[in-house]
Amino acid sequence: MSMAKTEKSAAASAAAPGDTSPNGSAAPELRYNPAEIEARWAERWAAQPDLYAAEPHSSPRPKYYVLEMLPYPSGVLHMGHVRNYSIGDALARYMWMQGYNVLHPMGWDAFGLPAENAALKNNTPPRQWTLQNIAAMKRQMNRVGFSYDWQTEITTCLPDYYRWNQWFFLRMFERGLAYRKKSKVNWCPQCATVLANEQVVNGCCWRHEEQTVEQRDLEQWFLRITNYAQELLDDLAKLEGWPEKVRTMQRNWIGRSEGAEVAFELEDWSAVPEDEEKARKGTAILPPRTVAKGMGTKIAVFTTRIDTIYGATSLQLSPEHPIVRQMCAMNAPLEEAVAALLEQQRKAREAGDVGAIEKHGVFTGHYAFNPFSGERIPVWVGNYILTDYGTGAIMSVPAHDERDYEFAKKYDLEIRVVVLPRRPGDPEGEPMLPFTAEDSLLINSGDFSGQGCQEAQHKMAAFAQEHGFGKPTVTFRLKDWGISRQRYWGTPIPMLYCEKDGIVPVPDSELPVLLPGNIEITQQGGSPLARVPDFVNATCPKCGGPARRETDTMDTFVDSSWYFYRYCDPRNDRAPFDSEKIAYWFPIDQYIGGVEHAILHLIYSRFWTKVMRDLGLVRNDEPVERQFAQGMVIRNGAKMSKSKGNVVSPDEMIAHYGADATRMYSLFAAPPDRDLDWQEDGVAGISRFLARVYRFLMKHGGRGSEARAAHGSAPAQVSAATQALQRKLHQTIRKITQEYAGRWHFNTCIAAVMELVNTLTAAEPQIAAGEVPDAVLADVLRSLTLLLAPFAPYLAFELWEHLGQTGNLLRAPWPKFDEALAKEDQIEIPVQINGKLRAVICVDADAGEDAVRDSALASEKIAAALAGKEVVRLILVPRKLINIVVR
RNA sequence: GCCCGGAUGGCGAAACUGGCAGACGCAGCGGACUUAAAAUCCGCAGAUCCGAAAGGGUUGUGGGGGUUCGAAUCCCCCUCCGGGCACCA
Repeated sequence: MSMAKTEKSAAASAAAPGDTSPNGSAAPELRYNPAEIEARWAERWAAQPDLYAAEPHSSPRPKYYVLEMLPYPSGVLHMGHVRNYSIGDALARYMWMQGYNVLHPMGWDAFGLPAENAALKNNTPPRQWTLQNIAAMKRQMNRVGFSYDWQTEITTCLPDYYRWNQWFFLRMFERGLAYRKKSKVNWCPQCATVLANEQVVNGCCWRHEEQTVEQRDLEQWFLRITNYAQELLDDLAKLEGWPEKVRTMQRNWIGRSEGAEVAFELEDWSAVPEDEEKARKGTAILPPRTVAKGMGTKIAVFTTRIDTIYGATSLQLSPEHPIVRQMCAMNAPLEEAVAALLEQQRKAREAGDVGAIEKHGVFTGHYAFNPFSGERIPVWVGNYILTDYGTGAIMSVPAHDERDYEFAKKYDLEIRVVVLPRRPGDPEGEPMLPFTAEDSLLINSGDFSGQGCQEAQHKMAAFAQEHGFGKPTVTFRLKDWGISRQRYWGTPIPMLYCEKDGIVPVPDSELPVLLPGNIEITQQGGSPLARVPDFVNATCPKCGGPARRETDTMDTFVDSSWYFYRYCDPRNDRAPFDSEKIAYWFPIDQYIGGVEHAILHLIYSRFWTKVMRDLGLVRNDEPVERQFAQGMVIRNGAKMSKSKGNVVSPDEMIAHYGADATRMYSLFAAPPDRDLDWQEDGVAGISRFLARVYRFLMKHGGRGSEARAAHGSAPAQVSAATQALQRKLHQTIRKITQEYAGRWHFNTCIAAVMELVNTLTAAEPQIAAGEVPDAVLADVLRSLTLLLAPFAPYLAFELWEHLGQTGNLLRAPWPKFDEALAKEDQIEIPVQINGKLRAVICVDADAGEDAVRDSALASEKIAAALAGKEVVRLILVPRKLINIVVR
């Protein structure tokens, strides 16, 4: 039989993947047909529900919990999902092969607004719409071949999940961690609901980028995340396996500021305001401690620069400060002016640039006393003073704060320097105001003059505390988490309102509070549940009288704050989970998702874990050991979106090139933490590569498998081709194994596999000539299949079987590399003269320095280049290079 | 304004600790096979200059300076792009 001829005709007839043109002369065994292979394996995998199941927590294997962020079931898988899950899947498969007991679950973040919008649009009930989408996306995920254990699947919109949201809420309520208060809330008219601070982006709704968020006063439920602000901040230091970027973002979000609170006493209410012009300048120093003139009303300010308090020349209050309200009540012109300031604030917020608001203010006509100096200073209202940070009031120190300086210039307020406007050692000169640096000395500051700023900060705060008008304090930017949503498709908040007993929690025995099924979704504002009498009308568990149910539902971020615990015990109907199972699986070893969740989801999750720990449910302080933020998938330089028309559908890619090529390209095109520019030609390239591998194994795999029995009895004398092949194999295994342990640069792993295949195909003549022992060939092909398995599982399973392997590929041990076999025996050493490459010499890998030097100097090119030059110095870096410095 | 990233051929990228810049792939060019095309296989390939060629020179990692025998990599300054925060007192 003419082997060459067979090969030729087969190669000639190999069709492109997706090429549907009939080709009668095809040799089917040599043609890579991903559609056929993948369909066959998908069917086989589907028939094995335990294929990806984790072993119980009694397993002797070390555990590994790898998790990808659960998706919202929009109905279509997009490329970002494919990339995210391909990373997790490669890792899960690798860890299985490394012998770990792997938990690799998937679920659905299934509550949320789109279901209600879809209901309005298509007249489909949210539940039905959501469950249909889940089915569709699950089908797509299985088509890609992700290794999820569907037996642990969770769906947050089903009562067996959300009842535990309610249960947790009740536990928090019992501990005062859930409370109700009236507050100004962010309201999105399009969503017709409240948004958390975290969901407001540039003053607009996170879902409706064009929609300005309004402010409304509503009674809302809050979770006291601020109780954990300090711990959330402190524990960031422990999260060494998290991207620095994510930790920084959280640190900024928590926004801890150390400073002091100081109370300024208001001058007697009844004092007649002087005329405004005079008032502005009214900073005449009164005798110290003229508190007799005070009236007992105090205005607390928060400052990080108490050391500059002798330079305070006015107080600035937020337009919404309670005292301002009182002042306005007896002063109509002031009320009008304050209303104007409020309006400016509102407009700025709606324009999304609170930071750029033009500063305006108004003098209230009142004065307050500086508790340190006793000085009488005017009280103003400023539109740049935030209501909900600190105390909503500040002391204005124009000389040492940029904002205060700007304001004082505009309104001609006194600017008094109390910090030497230069550092020790700086040349004297005109002060550059405002001077905000803290590494200087106080002046004009009573007994504190001459002290360093930072020293004075501590001493002055302590002084204030001793004398009862202040104290050191810490302020956080983080605010409590408002979770009430005036929506239907969410977890009902398990609370009742009884006329007699007030706010009453639903007893545990009555959980879950079920979301009613038949409800008409309309565009009216307010909670849809309020329009369902059967839902609203309830009985008070305390008095048995009539009660009204809470009709708001929970923010969906509640659902995703603890879902990963439920995967460990998904069907438990007595508790959210068995704590022993959690103790085994937690913390999550590796969490993978988009950086867009760096703040919201990841901070809520950390908070929830700490609450659960304090409830005695879990022992871990943090949910996630290592976090990975993958880059976005973009195309033509922009994020994929319908409006830009640059969306690539995974379905189309898979139909054309196969799932293996699609997911492998998503790992090859860029390192996983960087943005990935999708180029379809690249997918075609991967597909070609897989076809090469397939063809090679179809041709030579059989021979290798027959020789398995002879494995280990390789001849003592190996050919150069054999040695080169083995060397490349072991270098590749080493490289890839190191990447998994380190940076996860799967792009270079795949490149390494390509190089291995290039080496293999280059050696094809020698292999065909029998110069490579079958045992070696079998080892190479077997290892190649294993290396490929995490990236292209369908093809790997197919090849595994073709190689005659009978064990489960998923649990086949990851190949081990042998340093001795990976070692090069000859290495190339670049030789530079004055840092410029002049020659490359080839030496024995273990040649001594003298031998290498001699060899370099003996090189013709080097000898020629050195002629007539004086060698000043010779640098030899073993195994790296030689640099000869000449004159 | 502040805090993170990033910038390397025509393109995606590689070079992990300062040591041959451009691995691997895409697109391209040349060749083999073919009646032809596709597919496949082999080869070339940063730019520029000299040379018929073999080969060689110069230059080159956003820009400018510096440290070093040697810099994509370290230091200083600047530009541009992406992201986060933003009157947080």
